[in-house]
Amino acid sequence: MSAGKEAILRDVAGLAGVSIKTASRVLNEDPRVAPLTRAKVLSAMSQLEYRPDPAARSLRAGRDRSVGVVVDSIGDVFVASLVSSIETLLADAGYQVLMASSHRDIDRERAIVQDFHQRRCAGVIVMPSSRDSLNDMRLGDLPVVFVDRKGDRADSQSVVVDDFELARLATQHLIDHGHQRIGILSDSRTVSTTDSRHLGYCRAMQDAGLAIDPALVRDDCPDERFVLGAVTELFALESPPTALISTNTRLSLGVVPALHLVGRTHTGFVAFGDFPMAASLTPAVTVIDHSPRRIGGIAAHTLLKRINGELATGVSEPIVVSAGLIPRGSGELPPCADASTVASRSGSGATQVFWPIDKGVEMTSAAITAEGGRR
Amino acid sequence: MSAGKEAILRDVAGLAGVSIKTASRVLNEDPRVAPLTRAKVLSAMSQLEYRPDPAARSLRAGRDRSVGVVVDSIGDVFVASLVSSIETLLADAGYQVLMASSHRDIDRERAIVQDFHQRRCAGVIVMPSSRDSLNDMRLGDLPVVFVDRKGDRADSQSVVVDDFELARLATQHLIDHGHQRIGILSDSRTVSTTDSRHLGYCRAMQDAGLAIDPALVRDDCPDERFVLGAVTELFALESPPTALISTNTRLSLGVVPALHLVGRTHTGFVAFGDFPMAASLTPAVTVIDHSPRRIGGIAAHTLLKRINGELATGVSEPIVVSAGLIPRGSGELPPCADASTVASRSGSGATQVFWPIDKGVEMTSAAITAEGGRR
DNA sequence: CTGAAAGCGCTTACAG
DNA sequence: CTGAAAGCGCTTACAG
Repeated sequence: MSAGKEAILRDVAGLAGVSIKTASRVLNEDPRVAPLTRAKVLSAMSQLEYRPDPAARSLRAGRDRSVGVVVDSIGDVFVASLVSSIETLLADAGYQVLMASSHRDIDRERAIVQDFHQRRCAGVIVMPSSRDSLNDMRLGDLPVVFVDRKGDRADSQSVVVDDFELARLATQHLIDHGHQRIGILSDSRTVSTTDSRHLGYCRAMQDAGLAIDPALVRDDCPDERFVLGAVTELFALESPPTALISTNTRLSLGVVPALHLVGRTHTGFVAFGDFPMAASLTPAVTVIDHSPRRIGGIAAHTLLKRINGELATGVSEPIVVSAGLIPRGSGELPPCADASTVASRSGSGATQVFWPIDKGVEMTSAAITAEGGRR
Repeated sequence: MSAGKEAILRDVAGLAGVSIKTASRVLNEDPRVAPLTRAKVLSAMSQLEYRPDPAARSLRAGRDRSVGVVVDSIGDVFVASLVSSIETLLADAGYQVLMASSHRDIDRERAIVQDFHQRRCAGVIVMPSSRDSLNDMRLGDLPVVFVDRKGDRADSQSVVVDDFELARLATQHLIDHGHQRIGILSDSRTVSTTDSRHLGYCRAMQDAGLAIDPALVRDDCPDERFVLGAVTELFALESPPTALISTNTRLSLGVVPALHLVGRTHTGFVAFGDFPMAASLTPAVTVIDHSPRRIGGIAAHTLLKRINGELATGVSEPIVVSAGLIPRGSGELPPCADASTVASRSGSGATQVFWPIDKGVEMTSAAITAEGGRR
């Protein structure tokens, strides 16, 4: 019995001298078991190195101690950090994590979620490719938490940052430092998050009485490979931008090399999303700290509460995670239209001021509300 | 039947007018089914939107279409990229990915692998915390592929880079540029990969007739938070290093800010592992391109072959993935003991030469053998 | 080429 | 507090 094969519950029950059902009760921490009986069963379990079979439990019980996570791409630094904090919390709670990348393909996203449902995941955390991507799917009572982007699905919960407000803040920051011609680089505005960031940008410009030049609005950069072309074109304009905003980390990772390549490191720049080395570049990069660890942690926490039925189902407002701007240098550069001043402006790394991440200007949650200032 | 509930195989069989077993045969692509019968079953399946139950299949068949992946931490940029390529390949092959971080805790690592085995994963890919971490585990015939670090487990396969040779290359590169006092920063040498890199460093130093100063060898940096202290101490030495090597990406992400902070950006530096922005820093960072995407892809490919029985089991030499040095600036700086020359040395970002990743000096696989030059 | 039976290892009602 | 029966949805031998 204990020789080569894995022990099953029947073996445990046999050794403990109880019925299989009683052994099952101990396994499931059912309180209606006599202390002595429980002790005998537990002893048998450890003696046989018994491990329950997840497939059998899941088949019979109709639920599995696993959670499915769907993201754009796990290779993205922002996403990796997000998933890391989700995994830490869920693992601590005893859940196994199933991970899949949708590559922002809605059919793939839906197929993945369907599979997670089929696998009886206790819940799913989804970075949706669009806010209605899962709306019409029949998933029973599967708890769904959307992360980083809002999802509309009934009975779901979204955990986001205030994209509108943060984009407004980033734009305002550049305006405060004297910029008037501010370019923005993003992926498609069909992504709700991206659209909100554009709206925040527009609001700040309008509030400052600045015209929005369509030539400076580039929402045609699906990923970093498109950035160099866009940046080059921007600086080829008769009246080029003196500052740029990038609306996600991937694009930021394209903007920095592009500015270096075209010799425009004196351009004002605020990046959405912090990234490794941002503080060590020349100039150091001012970012909106989008805190993936915090967003992921809150999403995991929220899902666990849903799974445990501790959260009222029904309509729920998005949870808005606080975030803020970390000034590091690039966002505080004054306007400078003349590229000839490059060498003198971009100082050596050694003299650059270093801003630890923790010193970021934190916005309080109170300062940003769910739909803050959007209407 | 098709109203609210999910269809099961019995429903499909009923609608098609065949036995449940025949429906099962169609599902499993058993060729011994008459074409007409198969067509009827397939039609019923799509009509009912039938989806097989993974738990039931797994329970009865004894295997699941999933693969477990265990890594140090999914939040690490190197790891994220590695996992991303693994996931892409496995998803294309129809496998679901279970992902867990061991945080280099051997007990956690073993518990995770045990759970994957219990879940009947078709195979596991493991970044082992030590080469013998899984040696004594009874995992039946579970295919195991180790990635990035060698594992000793019988019947397993390791996919690695030639750490010894690459570290020798990095050190030699600095020596070629005139450095004699070369510091090395790493995590613990109990990690086999780390130890091999130290050995490669020593070999290059010895081959060049240079003394190895124990004060310049810092294997006490578990992660990036320890780097600033170590770097500060190194430069406080009476005879400080003129160049540094960091043995992994996490540490590199600490070294760059540290060098900037202490005003030593003129220090020669070669980083193990490429990272975002390496090319845009001042100076741009010379790296050993450790290609996580390629390593992950080969690991996934190898595992799939094992799963499909296309690979002879038994003793197998590690697969050594080619990698090379990408010169970008920091590794080509001449020795410079005097910090006062900093400002003139570290040029502006605008004049920095930019080396696209693809232009890296690729070493051919032939040039690096499994245990290349180690004996 | 097709089917009736048994069972994978558990948990769910239902009794006592 | 404990147990005997049934069954979750499939696939595995075993027949025909």
